[in-house]
Amino acid sequence: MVHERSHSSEVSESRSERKERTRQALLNSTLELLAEKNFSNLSLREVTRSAGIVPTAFYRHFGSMDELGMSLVEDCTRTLRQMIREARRNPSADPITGTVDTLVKNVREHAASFRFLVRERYGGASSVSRAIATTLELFTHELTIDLARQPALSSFSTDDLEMAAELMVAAMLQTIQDLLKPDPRRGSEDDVIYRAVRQLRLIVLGMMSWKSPS
Amino acid sequence: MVHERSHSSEVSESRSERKERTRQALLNSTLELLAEKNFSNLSLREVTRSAGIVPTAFYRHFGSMDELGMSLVEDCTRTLRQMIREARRNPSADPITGTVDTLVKNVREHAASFRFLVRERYGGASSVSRAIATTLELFTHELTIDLARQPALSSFSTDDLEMAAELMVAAMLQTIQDLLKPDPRRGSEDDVIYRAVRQLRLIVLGMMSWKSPS
DNA sequence: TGTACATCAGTGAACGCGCGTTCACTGATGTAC
DNA sequence: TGTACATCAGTGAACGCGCGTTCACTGATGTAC
Repeated sequence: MVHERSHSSEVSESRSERKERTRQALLNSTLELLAEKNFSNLSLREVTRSAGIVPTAFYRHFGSMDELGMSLVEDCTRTLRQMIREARRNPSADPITGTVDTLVKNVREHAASFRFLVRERYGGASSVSRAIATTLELFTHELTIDLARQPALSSFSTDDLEMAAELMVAAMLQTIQDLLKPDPRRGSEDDVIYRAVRQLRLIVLGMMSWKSPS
Repeated sequence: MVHERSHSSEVSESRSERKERTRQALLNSTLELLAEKNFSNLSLREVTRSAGIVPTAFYRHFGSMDELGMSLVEDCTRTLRQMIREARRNPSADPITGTVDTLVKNVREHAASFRFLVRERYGGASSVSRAIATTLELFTHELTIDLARQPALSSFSTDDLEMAAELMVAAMLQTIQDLLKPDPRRGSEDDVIYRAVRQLRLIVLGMMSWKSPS
């Protein structure tokens, strides 16, 4: 970090603005580095190198790599929660294609965040994976509530609705994985989207018959 | 490793038997250590320490930790393939509860192996996660074939059958996760099993209505 | 307004540590005669 | 059968390296008067 006075026409940042910018650089660098490797394999020195500061300056922003990890989880789960809210806010004519569209759009826009969530969901530190699990439970819970509102599903017990919501979330998580890793064996992006839509439709069809074939 | 002549009534092992025993000790130690952390965070020295040999002796068995990792993947995916064969071999009256029972039994018996597969499926090295993905594709493929044999599903395209098989595999993977990590929020083992059965039933119900409500 | 002092993000040298890997070795096991 | 030699799993010292963390520091920014 060069300490220079405002040059040309720029207005100089305040100290706290500079600090915040460095903090964001650390978080962004970490997220980029996570495309290549695990969070737990990432060293403090790699992160600071990539962010353009000296290793010791790291401690001006985070007490440890774990602390940075928790901030990252917070940011990424916020992204996920925003997506959930976005999906709920726009009830389209066809809720299934609407939901999948929102999913695809958000995964495209925040690929690194979703990659982080998916990667660290299991492999990572327990605090990180617990935080991710909690947000996914929130997702399932919201979805359960949405399902409960459907008049056609009034015969469902809460437990059964939750079970179905979990299945939907599992399908969407698989879709996120497929969107993130362009694997020729898993087909093109269009294939992935089409598969996701059919899987959700299949689940909905199953729910229509659930306990109802009197 | 103490080099001692056969003592008491034991018959001394041959050199190759000793070597194989050490190799297995390395693999087993690694699998145990993986309950605590990632494979990529595991050091060669930790593994040899836990197996009771000196670090340099490691190279008598594997060229690198990566090579040991691939052996581990081979062993664990073999376990998974055996489970698949076991499930296919015993077609019970109710295929769903039969499959879930086989799954639960195998996860109980080979918990460390399944934990490894689940943990390294994404977080890990690309060679490891690719090998796991391939075995899971095999699983899906076998299941697709089983579904294709059902007369009731004759109207399904191969693509649709595969889509449904993937959904079933996703549900079973989620079940494996839940069985491995006893999370009070996810309910008791019985709850997990009951949920898995209902999810598979829901999918089957969906398939019954698929394209058929003429 | 200018001056004197406090704050604090970032610096750079230094540290001890566990790591992967090399190397020459040891001594029990295996083999040829 | 016994003897002489080869094999090779495991040893232990040593190496250079990147790591996290400490410390005293610098100098621009912020604040009080």
